[in-house]
Amino acid sequence: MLKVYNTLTGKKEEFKPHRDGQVNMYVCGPTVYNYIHLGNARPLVVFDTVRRYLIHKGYKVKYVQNFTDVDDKIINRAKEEGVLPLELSKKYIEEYFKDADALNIMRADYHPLVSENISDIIHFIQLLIEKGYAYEAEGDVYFKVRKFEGYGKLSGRSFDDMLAGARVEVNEKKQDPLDFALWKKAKEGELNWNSPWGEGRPGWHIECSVMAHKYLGDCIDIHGGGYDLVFPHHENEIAQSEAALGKQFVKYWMHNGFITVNKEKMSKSLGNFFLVRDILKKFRPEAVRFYLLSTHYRSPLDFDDEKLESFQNGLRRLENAWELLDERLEGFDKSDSLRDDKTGNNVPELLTEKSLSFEQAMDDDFNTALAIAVWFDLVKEVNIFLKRMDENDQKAKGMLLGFKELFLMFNEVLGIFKTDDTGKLKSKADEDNMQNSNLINRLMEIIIDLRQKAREEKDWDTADGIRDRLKELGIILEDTPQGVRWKLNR
RNA sequence: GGCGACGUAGCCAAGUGGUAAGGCAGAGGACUGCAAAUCCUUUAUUCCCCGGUUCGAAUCCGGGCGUCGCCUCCA
Repeated sequence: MLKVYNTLTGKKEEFKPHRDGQVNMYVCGPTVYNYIHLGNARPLVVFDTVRRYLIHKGYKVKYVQNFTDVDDKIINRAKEEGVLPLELSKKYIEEYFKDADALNIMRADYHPLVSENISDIIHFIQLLIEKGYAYEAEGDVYFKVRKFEGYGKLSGRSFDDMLAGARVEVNEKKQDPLDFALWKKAKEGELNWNSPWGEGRPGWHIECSVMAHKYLGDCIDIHGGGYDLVFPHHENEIAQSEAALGKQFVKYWMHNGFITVNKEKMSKSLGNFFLVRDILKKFRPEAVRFYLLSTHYRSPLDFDDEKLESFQNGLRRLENAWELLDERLEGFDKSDSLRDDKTGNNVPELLTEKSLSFEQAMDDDFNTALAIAVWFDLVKEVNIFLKRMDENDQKAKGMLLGFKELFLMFNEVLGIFKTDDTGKLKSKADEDNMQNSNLINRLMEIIIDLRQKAREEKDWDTADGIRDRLKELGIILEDTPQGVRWKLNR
């Protein structure tokens, strides 16, 4: 049974979507005025993994992630660069996909833009005005917070609490300092659209309410985002949506914890952020994703190079086992049955057990840290099995296939490694250049042949020299009982 | 000031009443011509501190210390 921690109730709850077998998910996407940083990447990876697991559980998942392409920061940045705001956001949306693809994030079913949904937003605001939840004031439109009874239920605060913060914006036009903008009157020459209240643009919170309803209907099962969006963003979304439609907006609210640097929140205002693309210059994307999933999604995650490095090392252990499995399965006819082997292990039982443990971990509010531990347990079993198995035992090979299928299942959910159609790991070289890698393969055959001759003659200086020099080039040679293996040091 | 989270080995981290998972790093051994990979063994008598509840607590309660977050754009 899948349990999900719901910010709204502060508890883990049994997950039951509105409709059997179908899940509607909405995740707040980035404001596109810059490349994404690691803090932006965490919710992407976390909710992508949530989505993958729900699919694994057999749900049909409809997934929507917006881009905020109309916003003060975009307007200011565009002005600085001398481009149009929507040109700027278009560029960063393209760049966003490069980073997201590297991290193996599945595309959403819809990636709506604010700029393409203005008329729906205007209609929604009109509805709120008609219902008495919003009012126009000199070209702006505000939401009447005190009119909405449940205000504060997500973030757990009262009106007094909010005022006690005393950092509410001073604005003469508002009837109440807590009211927030649904529509902002455009400044001279600024990006704007026509509306019943004159030229202007939408406030930040309204876009998510409108687009969530537009693309997912009234039954939104999961709404996700960073913990810092709980208040005011998500609180305001609830107010707008429930005031307008008179029914529960979202069933499960999920929020990921922050990435920190030296234990402080990574944020643009503190200037302690690291762009995903800069991190990827030093580390493999698989390692970044692995690292982001190594801690439970609601806990803070502290970042520095040494930590990421240690995860990259750990990644190799998973990868080695995967490659060893592929190597031993080379040319194996998959039609052979999965039965007992000669090693005395009851492998099918082991596979069932690991598969169950993995699902139990993920069922418990997506405990990826535990799920990864199960994967490592499995790696150990694979290595032991590989060591003991008889090379000619076809049944044992069938067993390897069982291990491999579990690897593929774990990976499908966690999304760490990229694979080709046959389930083999996609190597960096393959991705970069297929033809070159073919040439390298043939050159390596020659080099290995020559080195083997030297080894036969016990010319260790030559043999080791070749190995050392290849290592300098980033190629690892291993002399194994099954022959010489080589791979790129990634 | 209000609200909330967290504190488990050198590092990362799971575990919310039954006697401390997993990974990285380190040590010893096996295998190897030497390595690499892998396997075996090993690394917290103890979970920030002090009290309490309990047959039993890292886990529950009270107090303290420390760190961080939200209350303002922020994933």
